[in-house]
Amino acid sequence: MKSKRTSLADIAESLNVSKSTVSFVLNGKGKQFNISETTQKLILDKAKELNYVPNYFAKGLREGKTQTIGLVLADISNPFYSELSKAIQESLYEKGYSLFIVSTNDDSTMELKLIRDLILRSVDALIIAPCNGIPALKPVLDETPIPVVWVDRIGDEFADFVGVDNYMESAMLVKRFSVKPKKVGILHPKRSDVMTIQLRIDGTKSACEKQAIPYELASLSENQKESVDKMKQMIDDGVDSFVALNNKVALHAINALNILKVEIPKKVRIISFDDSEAFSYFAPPVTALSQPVNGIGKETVERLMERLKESTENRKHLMMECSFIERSSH
Amino acid sequence: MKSKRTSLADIAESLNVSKSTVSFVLNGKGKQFNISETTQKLILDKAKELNYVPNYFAKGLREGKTQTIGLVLADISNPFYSELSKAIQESLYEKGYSLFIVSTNDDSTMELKLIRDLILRSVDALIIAPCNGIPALKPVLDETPIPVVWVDRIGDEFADFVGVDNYMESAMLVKRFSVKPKKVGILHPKRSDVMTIQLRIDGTKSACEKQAIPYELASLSENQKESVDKMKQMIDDGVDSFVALNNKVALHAINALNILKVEIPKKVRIISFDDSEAFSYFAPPVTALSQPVNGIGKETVERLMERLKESTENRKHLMMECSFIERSSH
DNA sequence: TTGAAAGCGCTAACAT
DNA sequence: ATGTTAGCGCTTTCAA
Repeated sequence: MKSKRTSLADIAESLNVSKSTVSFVLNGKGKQFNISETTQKLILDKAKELNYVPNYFAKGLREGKTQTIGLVLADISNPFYSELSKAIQESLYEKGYSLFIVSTNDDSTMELKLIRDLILRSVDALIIAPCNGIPALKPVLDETPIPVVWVDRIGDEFADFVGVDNYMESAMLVKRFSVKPKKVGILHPKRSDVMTIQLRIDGTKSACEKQAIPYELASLSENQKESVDKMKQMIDDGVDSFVALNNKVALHAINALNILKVEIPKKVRIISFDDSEAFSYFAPPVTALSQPVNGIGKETVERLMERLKESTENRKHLMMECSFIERSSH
Repeated sequence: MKSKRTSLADIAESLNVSKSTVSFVLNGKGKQFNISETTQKLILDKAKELNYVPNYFAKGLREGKTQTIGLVLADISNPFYSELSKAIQESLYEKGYSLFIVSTNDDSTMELKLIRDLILRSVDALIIAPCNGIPALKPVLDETPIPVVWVDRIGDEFADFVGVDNYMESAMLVKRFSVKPKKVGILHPKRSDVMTIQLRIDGTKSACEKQAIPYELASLSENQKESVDKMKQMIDDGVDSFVALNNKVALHAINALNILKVEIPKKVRIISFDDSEAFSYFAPPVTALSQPVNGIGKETVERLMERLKESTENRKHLMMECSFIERSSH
């Protein structure tokens, strides 16, 4: 751990040249400014010797750009989001950008705070997977020149979005069962006010209605006893096909089914919206709909680059296709 | 989206006061400098009206501090690390710091690059969960005035570290089985060169030796057929107690056990180092050793704050205790 | 009670 | 081929 940082001026001084000469050389513009090979080498060597690292703030202040993007997510410990941030970070890194990741815990107040903070830190752009209270974000976002791309959940009809068509994808699920459902059980998490979940509920419902299949809704949580009771009730009601609207809910459902000793897929079938690493290890392995996280990440970054170019290209809503992972539970 | 940012000067100009007056007021030093209530109110209102956000770079340039910390991890999509970053981010946020998270994919070259990049961005400090090639980091880290705290994996004997005693914790595992093992199967991931895994292997081995229990090692991977074969082999060899050295390996092992229709815990017992959300949903639920992620995160931040104070307090290696989650597989 | 001005480290237009 | 200098937006010392 060294005690002080070397500045451009230090190099200039120790070599008796001017700061600009040093700046030119260190920015690879030596040729362009016809700086002699000798001087260049001298400067480069000195810089290495003194372990010169440019001051990011001076540069930022001067250039007005930070090469930094802010990513606002509901929960970084959710595998979907952590995969997504990984994908985004990698794409961004290739383009020379760094990434601030912040986790809001699906709390709109926190979200607003964190977005303010990111703006304060002069990120060049924002990627947001919003909680529900989007209207609250509008005024803040409207007052900053920072472009925004929405991901996973649509925040603003008129801005770029990359994600999945939750409505349609869940509607399709109803047709995927190996046996035509007599009655569908729609399993959702406690917090069904999150936009994506709402869309999935609506999508599943409408598909059932279109196919004249009766359905029933239930919310499942960590409370095992409650989940078992609810599942039993539904099966008694004649439900033979379950659509779990996210992977956590699927986990709870399968656990309940195991406890109830209901055979899958013989007696009852289940499909999960969102895959999970563990699903292939279950007995039987769980069939799931998998979102193209990496694709979403890549496309998000593409959209962002477009905005950063201040291109006038129209904003787009990009709906990526999910893939159906056929295992044995459907 | 507004087109231009308001600066201090804009406010000063529109109010016909000087920049310093505005600066004083906006930094809450109005009283201290005896600025009249009227002027203060005028300035505050104008700032709000023009939606003033201070320029982070100018401030940083001036003050030399960024209030930003860099976190370097092997893999953000690994639940352990994503939980950890969440905990760290939260503690840090309370103290007014923001966090850059970067994922190295356990690749030392990438790691070095990303650390360089973080230094370039003038983070105030670094938190690193290093890959193995620590010697490579030394020179870079030695040449910067930025303090480092190591987390999860020890990078430097003489610097702060927060994590878990992998050696001792895995040694204890051997005594945890409900039946004294006749022979222990030590299950590790393909890449056993990662420091934590190596320590866990050594710890388990030594415990077996001390208790005069024979043991056998095997590496498990995604390759299901191979895993099944290896597990079968070990059971034929008399192994009745498995220690899985991380949660992925445990997943593979249990899958193999299911396929082999070996009853757990009747015929064979298994414990996983590292817990997983899914473990409680298995039949039977999987017993695991759980690392105190939140505690590790909090303590890491505490260490960091100490360093940032430039306190001369001695560097510490903080070993946090794991908790044994008794479910039914041991 | 307020204003002027220096200076943080860097870039680039302009001089020489 | 290289040096001088203004200015990015802010804080803070000193002067008025």
